Amino acid sequence: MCKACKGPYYMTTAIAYTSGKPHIGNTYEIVLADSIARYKRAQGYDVFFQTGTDEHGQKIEMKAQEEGISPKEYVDRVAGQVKAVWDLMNTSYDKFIRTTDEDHERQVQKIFKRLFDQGDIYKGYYEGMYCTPCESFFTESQLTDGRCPDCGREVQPAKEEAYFFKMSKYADRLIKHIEEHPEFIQPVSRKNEMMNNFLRPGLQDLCVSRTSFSWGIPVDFDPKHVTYVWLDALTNYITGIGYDCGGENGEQFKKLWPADLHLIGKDIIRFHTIYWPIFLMALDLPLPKQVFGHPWLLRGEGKMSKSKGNVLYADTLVDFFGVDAVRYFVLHEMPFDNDGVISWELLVERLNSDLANVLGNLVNRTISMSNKYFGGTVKNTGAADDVDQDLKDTVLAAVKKADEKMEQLRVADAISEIFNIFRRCNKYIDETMPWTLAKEEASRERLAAVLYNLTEAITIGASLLEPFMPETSKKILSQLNTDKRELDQMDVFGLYHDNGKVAEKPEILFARMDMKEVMDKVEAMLESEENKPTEAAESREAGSEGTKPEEAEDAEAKEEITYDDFAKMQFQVGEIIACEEVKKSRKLLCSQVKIGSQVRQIVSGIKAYYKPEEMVGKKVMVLVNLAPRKMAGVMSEGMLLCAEDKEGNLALMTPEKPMPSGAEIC
RNA sequence: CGCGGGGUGGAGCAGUCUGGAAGCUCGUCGGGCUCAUAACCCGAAGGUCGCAGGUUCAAAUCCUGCCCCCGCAACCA
Repeated sequence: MCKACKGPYYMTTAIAYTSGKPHIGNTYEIVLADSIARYKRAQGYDVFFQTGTDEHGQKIEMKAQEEGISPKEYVDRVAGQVKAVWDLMNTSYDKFIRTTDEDHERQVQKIFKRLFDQGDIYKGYYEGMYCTPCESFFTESQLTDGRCPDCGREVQPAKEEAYFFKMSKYADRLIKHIEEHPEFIQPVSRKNEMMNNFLRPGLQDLCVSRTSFSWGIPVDFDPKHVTYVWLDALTNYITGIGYDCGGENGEQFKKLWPADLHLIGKDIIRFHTIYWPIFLMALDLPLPKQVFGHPWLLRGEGKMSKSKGNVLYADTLVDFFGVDAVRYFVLHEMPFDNDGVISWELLVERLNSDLANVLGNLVNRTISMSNKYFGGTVKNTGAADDVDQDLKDTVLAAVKKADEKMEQLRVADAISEIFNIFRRCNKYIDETMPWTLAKEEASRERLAAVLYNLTEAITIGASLLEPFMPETSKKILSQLNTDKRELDQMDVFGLYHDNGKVAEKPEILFARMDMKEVMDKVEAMLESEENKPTEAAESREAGSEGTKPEEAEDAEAKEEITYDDFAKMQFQVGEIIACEEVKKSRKLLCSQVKIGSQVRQIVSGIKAYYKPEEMVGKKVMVLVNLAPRKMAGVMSEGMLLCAEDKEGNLALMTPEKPMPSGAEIC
């Protein structure tokens, strides 16, 4: 197909934050983007599809530190995982940018300098309530009961030197742009949200540098600052294609900018439709044509009790169902502007009913009949009947409808239109009853025509499927021994070559799966995962019995306190009378603790070290007068005290002689 | 008043912007067919469209109030 016919089409996904392996929700975005990219290519656009990773920030610095490796080592590993998942999903991105790429970093520094020089960025102070242990700033509204939302400790008003971007300067221009370009923000419902909540009330200046951590792109003229998040991340869309702040833009940039589509999650619409356009205005660059904030893929409430709280990963799902089935599921199950649901049950259901029954079985039975009745040869005898017309109409209409849906980025709907072809084909088989035609020599011509029509319809359907399920599309076409039909040839029914020969034996495209078997497998998998930390705890217990020499450890010294400080804390002996896992959490156990005459519910992060049943009956040391706090949705009224070593191993504190529940510890 | 999403036959959703006969897929029940992966085709049952008011000739759809779920955030107390 002529590459330049329709001109360039530049599209991007958000870059994935490298704080951990991407889950199925993140994976959805790249698959969605891929299906759009492939469709645009099929339409004849010269597509450039960019994705990548966002690799700076405090969180990554901390994670790396926890693991005792450098931030760069950490992000190298995670970026590799991200790329591996993207590749596993068979996505056809053209460029994978990393914000740690040298040329990106250099451009960000230049951009920062230029915006500072022209007065859009100024130095000021970031003011707020500061929690020293957490090293974090919070606004008044973020505090819980006037305390740090993270650790519950007191916060102090503080200020930190920081650079700010003057957002308000460009607000009017942006408002005008958004109003004049209704297609800019998709879905449209998001537009009002942006206008009413942020633009109209007046934009606050955006903090674009931090001094509280160092894993970031340094501000070259003030090196104790690093560039903060958005100026670093958003600019990937231009640096990735050869933007040069000094005016020496690459050919690719000249060809591709402005982008045709930024595909992002709905949570970051604000940054892409307000801050990003304003940065671009400041750089005197045109704005992207469209920003689409897709909804989220959420876990269903699913009855799989044990799995609740566990995240689904693409590679796990692919192991069970295969790449195209997972692609089909996420694309089909995700509506245009509402969140979609994913669960094992739904996956099995879709696989069985849509992929195995409707599509797979159709291909199978059609090829079987061609072999059975005509030795695999598909002849266009032209013996027409009235019922043929409806089949042809349905097929050709589906092509158009799918195209309209794709134009609106309604990918799920486009897929449904394509599947209508296959559904219609199944019906057509029942209407024409080839097995009856086969009994009479006189209806042989007609029988051939029926199979030809089916083969042709499936060829078109399979070709349309390529952007969404590339492997399946290829498999079907190869079994029909034909090439992919191009979009611009799909206004005609009947191009399948006369006397074409289909595969001798149809290959099963999607095998049906037994729901119960799948669920059993899932349970087994989850259990083995859950047992890992417990096993580790057991081996630790075993190992602690004298085999290893104990090493002494020093703890970091805290400031000296008075007796009064100490006396504020009330410790008592508590007896654990019941204990269970907190379902939604990875680390938490919820215990009922008898302290004297009362019973308290206390949540502790010790799931990896104690099983609920072994907790019961233990006498433990409890900090009783700690303010209650909700964790993972469960209220906790106190704290069980543990000793903790350098590796984070925990041991509950218990009285060394029998003591009654409620006994005070002092 | 943290932000956001949602409540439509048993399940998952569309329809709500631009009021005008309640639709799709799955499941259930009944029937058909046998080319095919126990699949495919036809038919049926099943809904006070969360609740209560209001506007209207007409409300799932617009307005007001309320109830309930969920996501984000938070998970070493």
